[in-house]
Amino acid sequence: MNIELIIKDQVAAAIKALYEQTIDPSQVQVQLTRSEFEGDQTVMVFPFLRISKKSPEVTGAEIGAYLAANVPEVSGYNVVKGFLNLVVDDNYWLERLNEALPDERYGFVPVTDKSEMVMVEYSSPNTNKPLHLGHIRNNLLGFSLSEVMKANGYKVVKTNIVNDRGVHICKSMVAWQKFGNGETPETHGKKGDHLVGEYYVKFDQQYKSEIAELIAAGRTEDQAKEEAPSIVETREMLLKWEANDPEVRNLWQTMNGWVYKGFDETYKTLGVNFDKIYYESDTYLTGRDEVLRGVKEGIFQQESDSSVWANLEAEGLDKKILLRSDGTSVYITQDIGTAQLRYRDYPIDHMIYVVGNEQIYHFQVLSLLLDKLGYKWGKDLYHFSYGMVELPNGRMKSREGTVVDADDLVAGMVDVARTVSMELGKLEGYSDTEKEHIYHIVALGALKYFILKVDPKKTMTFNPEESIDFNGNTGPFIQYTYARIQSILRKAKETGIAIPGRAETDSLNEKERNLLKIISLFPEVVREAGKEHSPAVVANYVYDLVKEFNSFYHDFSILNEPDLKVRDFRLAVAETVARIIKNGFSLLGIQVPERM
RNA sequence: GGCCCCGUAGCUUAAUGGAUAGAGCAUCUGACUACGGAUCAGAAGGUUGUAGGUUCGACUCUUACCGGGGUCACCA
Repeated sequence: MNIELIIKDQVAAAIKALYEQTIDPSQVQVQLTRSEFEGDQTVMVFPFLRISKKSPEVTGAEIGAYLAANVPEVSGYNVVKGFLNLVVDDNYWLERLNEALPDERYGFVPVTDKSEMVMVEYSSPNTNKPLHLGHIRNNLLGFSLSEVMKANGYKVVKTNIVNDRGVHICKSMVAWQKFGNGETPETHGKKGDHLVGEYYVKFDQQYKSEIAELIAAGRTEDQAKEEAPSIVETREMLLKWEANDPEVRNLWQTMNGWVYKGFDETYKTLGVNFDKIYYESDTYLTGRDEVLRGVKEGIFQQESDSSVWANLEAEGLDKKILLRSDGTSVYITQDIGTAQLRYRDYPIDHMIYVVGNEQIYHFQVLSLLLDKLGYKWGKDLYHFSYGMVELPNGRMKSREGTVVDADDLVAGMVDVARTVSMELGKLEGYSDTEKEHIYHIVALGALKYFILKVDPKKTMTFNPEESIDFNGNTGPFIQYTYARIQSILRKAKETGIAIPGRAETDSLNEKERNLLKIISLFPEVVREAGKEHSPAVVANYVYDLVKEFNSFYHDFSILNEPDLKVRDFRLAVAETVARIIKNGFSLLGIQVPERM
């Protein structure tokens, strides 16, 4: 049993015995003792002063004496002001280590048939341009959150809704028709998503110059934006698309195909994946049907121009359009359709949308609309909203060319990993493919850790220079510690030293104690990450563990330790630390290298 | 303007209402024939945006203000 819970229960028992009052153990406040005081767990005595009617010091001493006498795990205590510091017996920490040692899945709750199912939607790209830094945060958070939920015993379905239809893709199509000369990814050796993105940019340039011309010819800006030939052409194409025009559909499929191939590559590089992909082109009609059903049932209102609206003023929000006057769908319509299809496909208990915080309002509305349409799960859909990624000089702007492309970024990080690694020359004797594999693991470790260690809610600054720093609180620093432990374990095996199945020791030095304390926290950290929906909790914990281990490693020898019992104990600790690094990093979607 | 989010060391950031606000980078000082130095030990750096309130105790809760961002489309 967890020491915190033991203490809470026993403090409640102490208060019952000493002051004849019953309190709920959950009201007892326990925290880790600060390192400058003696002890492991600290109980706040202030809340009990009303019960004891004595000073903080006396109350703390009385409770402390009771615990020391009655609780085997508590071997001593001291009181500083209103803080009761408890010394936890070494055997307790040793037992926690021995639970972790043989358990490959230490810290994880197993998934069973009875587990609840959670669907996580993330990524959700548009098919008119390649993925950039902002998408990277989305993908990494979505994947990591999925792993965290799995580790908390949920069945997880990772899903992606691809926004594959609409004006944006038509713009790229128009530009390609006009300027493309039949260019394909194959003919020019380009990644499909990048190629389509180039035509999206070309469209924008063309459109802008047309607007400028029209304004020069005497039109107002609004008129020019409406009448520019490119945009007229785009609208026509969208209509043809909706009317299933074979030629347009064909081009659409071809160009989207290019993009998907490019995306698949990027996803593979990032190490993210999906169990089920939905396409907006398949779901928007379902959404429209649902909205029309809502009209029939009087939930939504149709105006005289035949546009459909939801009135959410009673809920404190505004009116929201659901279908345009020409009967076509808007953004939120397809989300309704997608939700319906998903719940038809899977027995979902919880739905999590990983979408940027600029869409908080959108998901409030979606939740209400689904609820009004009679879906019992509408109310408790969870919008995992995360902050934007900014660059040191501000927000990314495609117009100013300050967008950081996902593929370029990863390639750049791999280059740095390669350079650093070659300078250190630790990978001699490895084949080039093996080396490249390790560079890739390290580069992605750096990128992922840099992004995931930050609280998802916060707007984060991405400094490309700092992100490729491999020292300090970084992914590679942690990976390095893992590789070093593996090196020790390898050496142990080579010299015929067996890794013990059970850790034994007569006494713990301070750093060993600290390590065991941190090790015992891991399962709790995983729970908290699940509850808070925050991979950052795991990242910061693993860093703490690694820091403590490195300090220990520097001060004490393991294989060279003359006392064999102590040596074996430390091997067990090292093995467990490596396991936690590996398990913790797996929750972040980060791999650990055996050497680097 | 209404509503929402964020302001912590020069920079990037951490802290279930608890003790002297914890790290990393950068800066400075030490430790290398090293169980892997991509390391470790240490120094310096803070009025937690400002002013009140609640509390034994506030970075945390609350009010007002200041600064930054988002959102209120027949865009997605």
